[in-house]
Amino acid sequence: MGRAPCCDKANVKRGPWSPEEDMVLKSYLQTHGTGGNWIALPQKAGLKRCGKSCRLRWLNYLRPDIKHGGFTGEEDNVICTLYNKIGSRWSVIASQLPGRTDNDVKNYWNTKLKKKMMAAQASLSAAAANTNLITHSPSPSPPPPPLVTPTIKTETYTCDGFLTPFNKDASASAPTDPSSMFGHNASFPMAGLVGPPGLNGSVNQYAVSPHDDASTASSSVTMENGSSYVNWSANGPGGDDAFFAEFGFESSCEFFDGYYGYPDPATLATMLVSSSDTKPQVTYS
DNA sequence: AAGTTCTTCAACCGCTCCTCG
DNA sequence: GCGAGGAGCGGTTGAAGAACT
Repeated sequence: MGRAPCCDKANVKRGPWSPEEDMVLKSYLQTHGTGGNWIALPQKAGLKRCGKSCRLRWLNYLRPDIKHGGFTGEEDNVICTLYNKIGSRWSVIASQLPGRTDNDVKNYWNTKLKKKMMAAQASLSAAAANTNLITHSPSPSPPPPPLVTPTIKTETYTCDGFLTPFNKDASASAPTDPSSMFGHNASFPMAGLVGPPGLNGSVNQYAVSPHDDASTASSSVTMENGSSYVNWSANGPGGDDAFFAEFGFESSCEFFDGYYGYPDPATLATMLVSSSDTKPQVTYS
């Protein structure tokens, strides 16, 4: 014997909600609240709907604080980071994104972000086969032509927003706000990233826009060995994922997922280099 | 212009979790 | 401690519109 259905399916309306139904539900909830019982709500409100359907409609669409429209790059990062950490616990992920629902996040992941990550994974496989400087995993197939051509240049730049190498503090707690990873960095040696022997390095990701929009973020990986100093960087939309893919990560999210142990911003601030410096830099042309 | 395929996302389904008697 | 029932969650579906041929 199966479980009793939550409502009489023969006498409830299904499918898309009409504007009139929306108005009735919204008006009822704003006046009376849920009363702690969604199952009984539709009857009280005069709706021929299942209580679960009413709940879903309210939570996913009618709630006043719902944010409709495209996801920002920063939200992408939060979703990727948390997905890598906890998997498809959409309600938990959505709770970190004000105004977003679990359904929204789930749909967005399934239709867009998942593909984006798969594309990044594909590109990393190709890229990993083509770099003899840094490799993540050996490729069984012959290396295809390089996707990017590194050129070495010497450039003077200030260290404003650029962090010096430091040692990861494994005892530090994870930031409560995942978006706060912007402006932070982490250092080698790091799991999953195999660098040239004898090199120490740092990784830095920061947003250049006033709104920490990851779509316009810059990322860089810096390695140094005495006087030798090499820097990889990526800028602009899509730059981050392709950039981290070069190092064997599916995305910047995957990278930072493993580095929630880095120090708090105040500690990082003390590590900022205040003076300008001149160092050889590798960029992608 | 018409037909087909792809993409998006609201909504449903069925399960587990939680609370209460 | 147990069972019933509601709440909440994640997977899946399908309609509608967009993009492509």
